[in-house]
Amino acid sequence: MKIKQPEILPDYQNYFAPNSVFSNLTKDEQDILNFETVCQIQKRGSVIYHERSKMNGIYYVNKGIVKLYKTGINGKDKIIRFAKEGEIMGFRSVLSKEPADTTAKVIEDAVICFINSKLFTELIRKNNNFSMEVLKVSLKELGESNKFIIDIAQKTVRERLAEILLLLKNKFSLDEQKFLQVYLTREELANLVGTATESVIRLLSEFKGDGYIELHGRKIKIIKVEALRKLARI
Amino acid sequence: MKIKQPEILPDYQNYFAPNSVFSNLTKDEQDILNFETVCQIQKRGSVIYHERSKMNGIYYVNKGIVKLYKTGINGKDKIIRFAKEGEIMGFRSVLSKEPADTTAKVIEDAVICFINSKLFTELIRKNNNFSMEVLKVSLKELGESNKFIIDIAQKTVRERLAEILLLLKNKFSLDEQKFLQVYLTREELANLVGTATESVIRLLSEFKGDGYIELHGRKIKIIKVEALRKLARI
DNA sequence: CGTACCTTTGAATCCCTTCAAAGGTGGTGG
DNA sequence: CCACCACCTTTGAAGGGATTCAAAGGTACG
Repeated sequence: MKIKQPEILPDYQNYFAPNSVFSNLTKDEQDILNFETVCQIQKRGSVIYHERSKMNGIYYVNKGIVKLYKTGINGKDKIIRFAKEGEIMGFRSVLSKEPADTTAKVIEDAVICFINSKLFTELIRKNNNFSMEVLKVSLKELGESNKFIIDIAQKTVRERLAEILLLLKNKFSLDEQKFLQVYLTREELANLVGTATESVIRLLSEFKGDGYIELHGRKIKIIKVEALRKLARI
Repeated sequence: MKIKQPEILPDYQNYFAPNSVFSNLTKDEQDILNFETVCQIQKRGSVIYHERSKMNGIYYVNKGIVKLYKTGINGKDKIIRFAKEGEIMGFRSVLSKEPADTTAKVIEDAVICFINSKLFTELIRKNNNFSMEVLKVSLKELGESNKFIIDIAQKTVRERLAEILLLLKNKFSLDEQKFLQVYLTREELANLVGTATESVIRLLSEFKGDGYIELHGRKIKIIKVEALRKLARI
């Protein structure tokens, strides 16, 4: 495991979480993986790869949060998903040998690890358990994307925002004070819901008025989960 | 290969198209597959499986066209994709051991083949080339779903309808008279675009007025591809 | 401590949906 | 073979949710 500049990371035996797709590689494979993997600290705002760029490998999020988004017509972004600790990014492009279809940008200071295409595809080809794991990840994403399609096609912005708040709660949890453990700008929230920033602002303020949430800058406190669930029509 | 009632099919050596995911199974595996597979003729309107139902296997489209859709809030459907000759359906649910997340309904008289879960997962586990093929199919679908998410989030209904017409052209081709080789009701088109039936009708009529298409009942003639492409902002 | 970026609010506009009602089409059974 | 019924298509009109533009206030960070 090599650590690239600008910052040196402690020398771990294994950078990969026990619940990651890499967990059921053989001992030998894990050794090779750890040896070949290069990790790097990247701060908020740092871009890991750009939409339409050629991918030479996949990325593993050892720590932090990354947003994966597509840029649309007038430069407006749509966040497709988040990758947090333990998740991989870019495997779709690598395996289908296509350019990246999203941009990956750090939104919470992260440690990002790079695994080159050759090694990744070799592991997939040689280890059936591993390729099954990757298949499962892609099927999970597919299920989530399809779910979102019908939401955005049929629900109002209000319903979608309520649902997104609950999804964020599930993915990133609340702290003991019920604050959402991910801090997004209003614009990022809008890019997640698929609406205009102003709409998000108005609706958040409405939710707050109804006592469903509290707002402290970018920190959102989720107060009435059931009410939000009802509003989201889940 | 057993053929179930109500209709008997000719006794083929192999029901699976050369370009299907099954094409690079070993000879032995193909024999087992053909022996275990049960095919059945199903007419337009016939439902192959319902959303939320438990799946005991996957389905292969030997012939015909199937729509895969999710039903939303007020009973309104959203077509997620079509499956035509050579494509498989239901593998997401089988592999992730979850209920079906779409309903599969025949829209052009079809021959549908059933492959039980045990056999399918066994093939995946044993044959790495095969699991790689299935992985690729799921990655392709994932790419398409993500593409559609940004479209529906950012494009107008007019733009999306133009784009859908071009997608249908790519998937189902035009005949020598430039007629789209798939016949959808206005409602199905709306469920594909993600809009109201009336909106599709009004826009189709507008496209016709602009000389981009011709309408003969459900048959749509695509005249000005470039104009549609421009309209769709592709 | 200034500047760049983010957040908020107001107002106008519009694209799209919804409801309603009439006309058309196709397929099935007598 | 034709009639009937269910379903599909079309058009009009009204209403509303959401976007866009504009402008002011707030916040964070070098």
